[in-house]
Amino acid sequence: MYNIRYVEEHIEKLKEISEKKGLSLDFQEFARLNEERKTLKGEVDELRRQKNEKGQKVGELKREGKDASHLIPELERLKEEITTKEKTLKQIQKKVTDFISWIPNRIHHSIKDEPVIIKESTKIKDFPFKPLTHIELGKSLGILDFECASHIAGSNFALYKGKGATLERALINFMLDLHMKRHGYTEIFPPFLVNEEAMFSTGQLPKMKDDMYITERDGLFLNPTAEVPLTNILANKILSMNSLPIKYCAYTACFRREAGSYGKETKGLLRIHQFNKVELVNFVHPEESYKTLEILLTEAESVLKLLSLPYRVVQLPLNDLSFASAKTYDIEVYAAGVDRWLEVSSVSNFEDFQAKRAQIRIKSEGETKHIHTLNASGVATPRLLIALIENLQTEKGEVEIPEPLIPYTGFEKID
RNA sequence: GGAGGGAUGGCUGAGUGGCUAAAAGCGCACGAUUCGAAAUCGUGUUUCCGGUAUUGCUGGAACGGGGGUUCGAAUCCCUCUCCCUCCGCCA
Repeated sequence: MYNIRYVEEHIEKLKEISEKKGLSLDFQEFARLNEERKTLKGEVDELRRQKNEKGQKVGELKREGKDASHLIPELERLKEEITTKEKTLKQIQKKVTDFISWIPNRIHHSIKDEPVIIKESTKIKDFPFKPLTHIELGKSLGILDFECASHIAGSNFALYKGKGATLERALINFMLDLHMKRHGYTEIFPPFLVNEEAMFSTGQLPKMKDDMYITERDGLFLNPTAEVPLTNILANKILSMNSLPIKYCAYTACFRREAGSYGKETKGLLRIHQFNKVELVNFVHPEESYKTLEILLTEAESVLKLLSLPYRVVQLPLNDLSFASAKTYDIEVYAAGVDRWLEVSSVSNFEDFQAKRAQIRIKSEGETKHIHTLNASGVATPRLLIALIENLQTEKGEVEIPEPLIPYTGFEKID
């Protein structure tokens, strides 16, 4: 969320960023409204000044035991005029701040027009047979039942069963332990439902509203990512310099309507309305954030490394960059059955964008300033599970559980 | 769901109608002292908006959110949110 004066002084620059991120915002209209706002603000302030001055006089006269009634009509008139003008001013002010809330975050200078593959891990292993998809394996092994899920909830929901459900749970616990014990995260178990303010702070609102599930009675949002509750833990706080960095990780179920997506992109576990994800959020000093971004990337990557899954890291191009992000790496895992690279993690630096919306600050050398926030999926399970069962399937149609996961599953293969 | 108590600056906490942007303490910043530090002393220390000008002056607004009473509200009334206590219900 930009400061109004900053917007006023950087219209061209912000217009350019908005366009690059695919938003056509009417900055001319903004400039017009803002001028109107300033004029009206001046008028209202002047009327208030007069009113305060006269009101004070009434007080003085009354204290001296004198009559002040001759001043009242003028005060009534001023009051009325202020009320009217202020109502208009408030409307304009709201329009202006609404407009500003739609301006996306700035873009880091390293961002290119095309995706850049930063690194590619182990090569994809050759199968001596045609690997099956997770949908086929899920059915034959009895561990995934999409038909059943759609009867209970609707299309594009998943139901995990037996060893499938256990494997899902094992993955979550494995990842949480990894980040907590090896990467120094504080584990959090937050609410899955969040309020509108929280959604606004992290930048999901206003832009992504159509993609959210909202509860009817209370107007609460089903969180689309643990980034929302985690980042909001520190909303409206002023932190001391030495409390940074703060690293929170959490598992939550994530809920997304995925409005507008359909077809084979959504088959099986590829894109579902409810999924599980372990999320990492970092709160850092502004000067540290790009260094932290690289660390976060390696922390997220380590999940795939430990499970020996083939993956690559892509630096997102301009037109894929999200509303709130200044720079993002995607981690994609290869899945042999569907023969595709699947996004399992987004690693982003939001710089001070979310911190400004959420008012997360530090006091440093007597001055308060906004910190930087970053997050990474560490990682999302549906596609991780796809990669796992598709890449580790045997010719007999069984799935071998990788070594580090066995203590969590309690079994070595799914058959 | 019912009854009561509460929400004030980075923190603790005073303040029941104008003299309060807000006491006091803590913290923090700068300076003095010191070889240096601690202690001590001094000064400063909320944010946003407008005007003017530039590191200042000036006007307005904000004491959980919204509304009301009043010439005038941190202070009185209503309402919402959150926290605490008690009762009820419940996994």
